[in-house]
Amino acid sequence: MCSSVEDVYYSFAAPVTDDEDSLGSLHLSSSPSSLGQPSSPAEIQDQAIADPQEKKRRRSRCKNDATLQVVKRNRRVKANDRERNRMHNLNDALDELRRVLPAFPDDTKLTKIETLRFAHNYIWALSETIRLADQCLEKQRETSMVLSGLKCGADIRSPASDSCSWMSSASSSPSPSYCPSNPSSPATSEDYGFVQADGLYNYQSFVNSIY
DNA sequence: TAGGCCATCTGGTCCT
DNA sequence: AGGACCAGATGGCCTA
Repeated sequence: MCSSVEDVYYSFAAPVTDDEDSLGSLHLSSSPSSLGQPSSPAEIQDQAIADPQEKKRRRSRCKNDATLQVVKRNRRVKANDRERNRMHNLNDALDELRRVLPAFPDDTKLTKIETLRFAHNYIWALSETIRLADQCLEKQRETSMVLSGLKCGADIRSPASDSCSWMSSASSSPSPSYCPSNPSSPATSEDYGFVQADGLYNYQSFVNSIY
């Protein structure tokens, strides 16, 4: 057990990787003397103490510090691994999102921020399309009622309108913080400048293809 | 070569 | 205590 601790300590003390190097500098910055590690010639000389008990105490303290650092290092490595996986999952989700979005003609891969902005605008465009379709249906119904001589058209709600009312309300303000004033644009700030034009173009061509 | 994008590491904070 | 999440730092790669 003691030998394994020593092995770990020596392997840790040896300059191996950038990570361990940075960790070493990190620990140096956190007052190594307070950790009991000999960092100065005076402290190293302190180790040449005649008292065997004191010698023993110091040695075990060093081992404890070494194991502590190894434990910290292992925790860091595990945390790095988790963080890497987390970012990979995030990137996978972004790829999924890219796949369901309309592709650009030049087939260039959208960056992360472009993907998110375009998705936002695309959802808005689809919602707007549904809203316009609802309006169109409503008008057709009213027209047919007028033509047939009925007068209760105003009281009749279309099932489609009801079933999609959340969409209509959502589309009239799909994201209040983004689209408070201008219904022709899902975004108000220059944050959405890039996709705004493209989103609008896609929306209009989309609507044109329907009507 | 500057600037943009990205991956990774890292320490801090919050939550379970 | 350990994991998730976050933001800052850093370095590599690519493009105009």
